[in-house]
Amino acid sequence: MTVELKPVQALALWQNVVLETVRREGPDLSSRQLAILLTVYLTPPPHTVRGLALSLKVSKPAITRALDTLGQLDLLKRKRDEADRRNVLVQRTVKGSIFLRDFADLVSDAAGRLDA
Amino acid sequence: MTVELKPVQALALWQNVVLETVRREGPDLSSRQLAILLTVYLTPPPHTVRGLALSLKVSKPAITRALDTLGQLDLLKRKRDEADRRNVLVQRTVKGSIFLRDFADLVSDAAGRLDA
DNA sequence: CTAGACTGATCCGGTCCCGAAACGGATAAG
DNA sequence: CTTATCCGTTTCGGGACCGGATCAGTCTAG
Repeated sequence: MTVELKPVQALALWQNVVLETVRREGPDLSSRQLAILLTVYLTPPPHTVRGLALSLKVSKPAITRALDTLGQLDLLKRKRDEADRRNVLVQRTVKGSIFLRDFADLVSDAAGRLDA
Repeated sequence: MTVELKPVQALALWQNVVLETVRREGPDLSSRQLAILLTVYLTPPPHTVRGLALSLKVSKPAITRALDTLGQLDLLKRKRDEADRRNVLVQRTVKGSIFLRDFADLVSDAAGRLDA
């Protein structure tokens, strides 16, 4: 079963969700930060700085900084790869899981209210 | 007919779209800028700085600056309200319409490819 | 053991955005 | 006319982020 979403509905959905996240208090993530967060949680590990930089087509410092802020928010954490200590593995956190679950519900609900 | 979108599908959809916009070249809009753009195009006019600030729950200077950059990108334009010259009316542009149409297609296509 | 390759982090100069406060122009009230 | 109010913009100091270059630490090939 495939999901049918017409362009005009897509815009309305996006508006509802973006408007809600802008109005909400708390950390508002940049597109890059959100892209990293979603990639780490939806794509099979391992996730490294270099890999993420390549995947998002942005520079390594950009990834490092995004991991700093996402780590500070406790949405993600870093861990040295003991097998190859040059690598840093990006891992999930409980808080990050909750954040994304809530966000998923927000989008899902907005989709349900689409044409009333 | 209502749109059914389960939370896990919502996340996948968001990842596809955000990842694509991050990878793409060109202007990457902040959430606020996108929220303004969508509001102006999807909500009946008139749209004023004060009204947008109230709607998004952000300060007026934030709206002014966002309009500066969106105007520079030609996605939106300002117009003095001749009836009350204190007001600034925010209006659509051709380029903005095209931008949102393309974006809507991007989301719509991503939704169609959800569970293949 | 050493030279080179590779990883993520840091430094650097610069750009963009933030909200509070102050500002000038336009309108409304006295 | 004068004062008060409303509107959007600008100013201000400060914070976040940008990519290129560089760095220290780690691994690997000769």
